[in-house]
Amino acid sequence: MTRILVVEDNADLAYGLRNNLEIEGYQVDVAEDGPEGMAKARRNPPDVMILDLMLPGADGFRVLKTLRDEGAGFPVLILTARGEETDKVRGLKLGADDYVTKPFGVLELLARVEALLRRAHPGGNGTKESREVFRFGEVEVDTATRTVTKAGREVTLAPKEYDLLLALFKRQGAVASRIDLMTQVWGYSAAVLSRTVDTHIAELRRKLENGSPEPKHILTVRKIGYRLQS
Amino acid sequence: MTRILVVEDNADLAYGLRNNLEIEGYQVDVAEDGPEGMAKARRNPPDVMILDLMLPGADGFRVLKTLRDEGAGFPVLILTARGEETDKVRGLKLGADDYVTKPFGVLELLARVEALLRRAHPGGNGTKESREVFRFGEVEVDTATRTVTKAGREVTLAPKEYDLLLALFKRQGAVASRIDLMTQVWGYSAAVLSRTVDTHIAELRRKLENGSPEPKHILTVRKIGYRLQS
DNA sequence: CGCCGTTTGTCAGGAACCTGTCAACCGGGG
DNA sequence: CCCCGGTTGACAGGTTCCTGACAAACGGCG
Repeated sequence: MTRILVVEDNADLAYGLRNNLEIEGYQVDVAEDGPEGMAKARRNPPDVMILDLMLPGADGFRVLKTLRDEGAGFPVLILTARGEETDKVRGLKLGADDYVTKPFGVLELLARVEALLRRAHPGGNGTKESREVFRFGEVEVDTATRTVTKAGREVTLAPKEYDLLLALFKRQGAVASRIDLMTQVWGYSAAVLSRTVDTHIAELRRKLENGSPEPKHILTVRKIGYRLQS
Repeated sequence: MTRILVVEDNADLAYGLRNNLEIEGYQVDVAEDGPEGMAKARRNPPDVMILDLMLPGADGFRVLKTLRDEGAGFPVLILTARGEETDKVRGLKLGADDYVTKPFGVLELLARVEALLRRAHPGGNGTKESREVFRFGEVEVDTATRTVTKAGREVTLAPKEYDLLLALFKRQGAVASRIDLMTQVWGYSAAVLSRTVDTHIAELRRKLENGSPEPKHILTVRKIGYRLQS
């Protein structure tokens, strides 16, 4: 089984990540600071390491550099704060393989992790199985290119909109509560009493259902949430 | 076996929860206040924790925060009073995974618990086995989509109507008293002197039995309540 | 068989609730 | 500086819920 080491001091975030990664079938280990992260990585090298650059004690840079100097070869995905351009650069120079800026959607992170794994283990059937196309009505979604078309014509979705659509699809038609959608698309500890989910749903309907007052595919389930009807 | 820890100071409610959860096949442990809840959660981490936010002594918030800070990863479902909007937000921000507002129907709670377990233990066949369909006469109920069809044609039920139908179904044909239905669907244990249950039954009959004066499936048991005949 | 108290069915109105929609705001990036 | 995506709260419209009053049905009993 694929193992992922998350080095993240924020307990909430770490919890959310573990949750979502485990749902995807990964075995997850969490370290709360730099030293612990290094120790765990040495004792039992993971397939992928997710590393927050802002850590108490030894910071993420040092962890990364030290491990690479020791010859650790697993791919490392770093988490940076928004706008810390230099962090990304420095991280990549020190041997990180990719980066995600906070705050980020879980689906985005998962996509990156999968990409890293595919790169690292090209032996299997890497790129092939990840090219998945699904459709409903006259809408077609290509997960490889993150492209959506309606009746053959391309529709541009904002990142959150795309992620939300994907989250709905993953339910295979079953209802998804707002909280489920929140944790899947937005990640951790999201307050669900705002109209955030609904607003994005409305946008999806506008773009994919002609804004019809009676959507045929993106359906409301009163008191619960939404579901996608193929 | 799946273990659930209920932290609830109201003895009646705690007893009711234990009862219902045990019927569903869970192993239940109850703590009557915050400290006891924390102790039990530490000694023996449950698969799901149900936590009342209004507790004597250390309140639920502190319990939740402390456990999360210690790295506890099990899903937590919080119980909040109606209208305490801020409680929900705070709870979710502290790492709760879902919330239910009091008063709540047992069925609703059970559904939430199952959802949490499904998220946490994706090992099995997550979404698949939850797709359950039952039928009686020409009516078909799909619990995954919360969809009801009669003779192939979709019938839209209001949330309470759907819940009530589900409660009847779970009795497997045995009678359910009005009080039973009340506590299962509405969460009130109060004596039933209003026509609430009857009204909803009438609506179900109208939608699913053509409003016939002689229902064939949703039957009245005089002096007791109702039962569902497949 | 008819009476009577009790139980259930039905109905309608208003309260409470939920979702769709919008406009304002915020922060980042060009 | 403006634009864009994302988020939020306010608001409106519609739905759903609940309740109490009344009618109908039932069952026991004289």
